[in-house]
Amino acid sequence: MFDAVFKALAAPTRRQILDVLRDHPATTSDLCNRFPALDRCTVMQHLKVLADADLVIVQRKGRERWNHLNALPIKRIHDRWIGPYAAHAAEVIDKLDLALS
Amino acid sequence: MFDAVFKALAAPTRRQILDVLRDHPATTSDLCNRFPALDRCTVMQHLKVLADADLVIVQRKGRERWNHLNALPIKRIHDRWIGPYAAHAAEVIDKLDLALS
DNA sequence: ATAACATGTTATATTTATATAACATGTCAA
DNA sequence: TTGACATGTTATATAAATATAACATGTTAT
Repeated sequence: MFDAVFKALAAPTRRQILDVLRDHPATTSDLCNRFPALDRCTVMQHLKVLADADLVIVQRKGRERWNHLNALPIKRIHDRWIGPYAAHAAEVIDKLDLALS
Repeated sequence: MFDAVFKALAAPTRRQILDVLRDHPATTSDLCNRFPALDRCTVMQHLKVLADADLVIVQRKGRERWNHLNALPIKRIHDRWIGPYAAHAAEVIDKLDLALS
């Protein structure tokens, strides 16, 4: 269910792309300028992975392709997946506190 | 910084292992019984990735190896990484509400 | 002591992800 | 309309993740 999103977030380059898009949408060549170490094809492949995970929404405008961040899948993981783990961490810390007192 | 954790969470099998460990610690053979489709070596490799990301803490007891969940790295991602994205999602929704009213 | 058990180690096959190269299409602006 | 630009497509090389196999060590219970 969250698999595509987790996989998309696994690569540091893709998280960096999301960081850039959080500030404002960007065209693909904007992104290529931001990541001069990467080939344009590499950037596009990463964008495809992000778009497949619905983390990036693409809007074509003339000859430009505007890439927009969609943070909802991340919020969804936050709401439905992380909760129980955060609770587990809190529980362990509580037990530790209790043991120390 | 969070890279090892994100990478560790990327594989569905590893997330399933964490789900099991959230209920209670388990020995490696417990886990192998829970995942009969996987070879024991595969389970151990996944545990190594999880342990390297500090998501699993290993405690040796005699001939058994007890694997404990450590949810703190997940809580850390929650606290320091997800926040800005959740804010972005909320902001977009607010703008949408405003546009509709 | 010894057989069954639980785990550890090393090597390797298979699959998947990452990064480029080469070429193609569509768009804008002078 | 034509040259520069932005993007798309297909193929391929390289690196990394995933899954097993074969063998080894240490531990427990009888």
